[in-house]
Amino acid sequence: MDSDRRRRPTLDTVAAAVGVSRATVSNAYNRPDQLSSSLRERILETARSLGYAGPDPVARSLATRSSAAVGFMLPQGLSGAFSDPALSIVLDGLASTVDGHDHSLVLMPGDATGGPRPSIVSRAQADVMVAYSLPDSAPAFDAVAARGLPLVVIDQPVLPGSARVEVQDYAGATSAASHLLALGHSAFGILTFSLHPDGASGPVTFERRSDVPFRVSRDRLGGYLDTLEKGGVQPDNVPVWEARGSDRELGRLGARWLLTRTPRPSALLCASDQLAFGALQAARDLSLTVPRDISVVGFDDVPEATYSDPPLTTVRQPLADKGRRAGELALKLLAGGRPPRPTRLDVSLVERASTAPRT
Amino acid sequence: MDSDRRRRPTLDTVAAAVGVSRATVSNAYNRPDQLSSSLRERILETARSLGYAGPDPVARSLATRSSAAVGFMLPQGLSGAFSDPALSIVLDGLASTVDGHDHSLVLMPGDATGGPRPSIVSRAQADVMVAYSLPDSAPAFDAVAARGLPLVVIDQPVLPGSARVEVQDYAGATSAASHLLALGHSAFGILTFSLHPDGASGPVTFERRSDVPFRVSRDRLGGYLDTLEKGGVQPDNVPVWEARGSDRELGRLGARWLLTRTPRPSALLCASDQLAFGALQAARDLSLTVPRDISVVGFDDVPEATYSDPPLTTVRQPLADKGRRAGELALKLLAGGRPPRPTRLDVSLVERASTAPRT
DNA sequence: TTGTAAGCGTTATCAG
DNA sequence: CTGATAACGCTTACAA
Repeated sequence: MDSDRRRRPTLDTVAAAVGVSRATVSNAYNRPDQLSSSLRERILETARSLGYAGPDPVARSLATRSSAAVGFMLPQGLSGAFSDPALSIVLDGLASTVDGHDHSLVLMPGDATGGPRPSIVSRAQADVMVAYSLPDSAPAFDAVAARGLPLVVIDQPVLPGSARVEVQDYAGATSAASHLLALGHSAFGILTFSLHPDGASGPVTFERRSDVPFRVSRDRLGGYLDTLEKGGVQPDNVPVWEARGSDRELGRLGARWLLTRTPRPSALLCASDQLAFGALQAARDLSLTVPRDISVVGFDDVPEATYSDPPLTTVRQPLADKGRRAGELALKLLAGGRPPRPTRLDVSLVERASTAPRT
Repeated sequence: MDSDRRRRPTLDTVAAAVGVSRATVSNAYNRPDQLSSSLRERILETARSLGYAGPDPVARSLATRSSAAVGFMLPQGLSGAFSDPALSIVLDGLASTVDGHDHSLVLMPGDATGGPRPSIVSRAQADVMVAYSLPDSAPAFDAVAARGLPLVVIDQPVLPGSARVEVQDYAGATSAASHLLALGHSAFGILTFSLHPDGASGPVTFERRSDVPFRVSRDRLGGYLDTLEKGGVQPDNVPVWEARGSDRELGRLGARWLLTRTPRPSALLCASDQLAFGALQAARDLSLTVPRDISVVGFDDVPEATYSDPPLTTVRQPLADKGRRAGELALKLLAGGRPPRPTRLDVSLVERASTAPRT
């Protein structure tokens, strides 16, 4: 059962074998310039033959008070989260940034509370945390604060002392809605992802529209609704469907509902491209032609938006930059920097072929 | 710059404040039964007021020689990896399993070598590693071995001392190809993902078909080709396209090429559902109707296969189980267990509407 | 260029 | 139920 429990070699083992002190062996790994290269070679060689794989990461972390890892907190489980390519792109930007600095990434999936459990956060070996689109009052935030860890927040509002990177969601939503209004549309439907972290899907009741803890959902939905209202469309008359995630199939489901209302919307505003792709699908299912019969606009501008059928009119946000920027901020906080003023990334409407004047 | 550098409280700080020994405070957190609940309450209360967030994870790890984390090694960067929902599902199964045991997940993205850099692996704070579909001789494996960490391998062949979970890829591919043969097809095209970790995309030359280091690609491609040959189809006459990832758009690209060969294939064998969805798209682009003009079969059976247009005939593999099983194995190795005999998960052909008899 | 010694914050063993 | 004391494996002044 512990046949391989024969003690693994340590710095001391190697030091003893070579006949030098432990500090010297440590230097061989961490400060090559502190010893003759011949000695260093000899040390490394001996280490290899002893089966010593280099300084133990945990012990090193304890001594340096740094674990060289950034924690990434998600609002939900992995499979839900990754059904949206937007997250993958952000995470990739983040990963490549921290990876380039020899830091690793600790993933903390969320549960029904809309974020990782506090116990997970308290025990995570990371020296900076990145929160991705967590709901406003996720318990995970308290755990981070209790540990005094630096925090960078993506897509969430002010949290004292944290660094932030955010996107002009409200403005983006506004431009999308204005675009449709300018095309002459007056019957709308809105497809949004989670408003509350309870995993509900369905038509959105009026109460559910208030106190939305997900800032992104709040801003996009608010931007759509406010703009429509300014354009003379009664928000109460706009059907809204909430999907439990940003997922194509969920979008298809919701869009089917929206497109079977009476009167039928001539334009659909979607909170993400994935949802919009689902809407495209739903339209096909109902033998409606986009954009002739109905216009669809998305949000994000993921790569597929260029290739979809038809190519999607959408609000572009710089996803990879978002991740990279979050990575840089994390690294900066790690280096002892103060949180700089929030990075606000721009969005812009990209007009493709899924929208057309109302006929 | 270090205004918050005022030393964080430690076990000793709390112990002193309460007037007990450090061990007692430790017990308050780790062995509630070892002290009176009133004392425990008092300790926890004081800790809270002192801003002590509980035992430091790193120090705890050093003392217990366990970091309560499992490392997950990927063959490529995150964005590439996550464009395939199959990975998300596997990872979710893994995450929920280890999460349930209060372990966290350390992600190690790969680079051009087809796996994470050895330096990353050497320093990762994890006490068991899971390799996901790495190429046969990834340098990452050496790093794992050097550290003497237990290893569980998903979708890769024998590595001495490691636990394995794998899927009957060859058999699955065989059944897919047989199905098409039985339908009377004789002109085929094959769409595969990476054969070699060099990120190349394009028609597959003959040399490239040998010494394929990715077992999954090797088995699926081999299963297709061998079966076709047994069915009387000359493998040399079967065009094969290699996509650099399992991604819908890359599949569309490859399928476009395959579908414009002369003679045009009447059936496409795809190494994954994502690739197959791309093929469906490509067929539409070329005004071909599936399955009337061409039959398409995928591999994986991701949820979307049920809903695609048309629903996809594909080889089902139990993705979530794969992840869960890997998680259980990791936990078992962690507990000191010996690697059990490999878990082999079954596959089965699911016939939907993307295949039809040759007309 | 190399060695000494003092931490880093815990857990664990074993008396009391 | 509580408390010394010894690990855990390493980094890092500082001294030689």
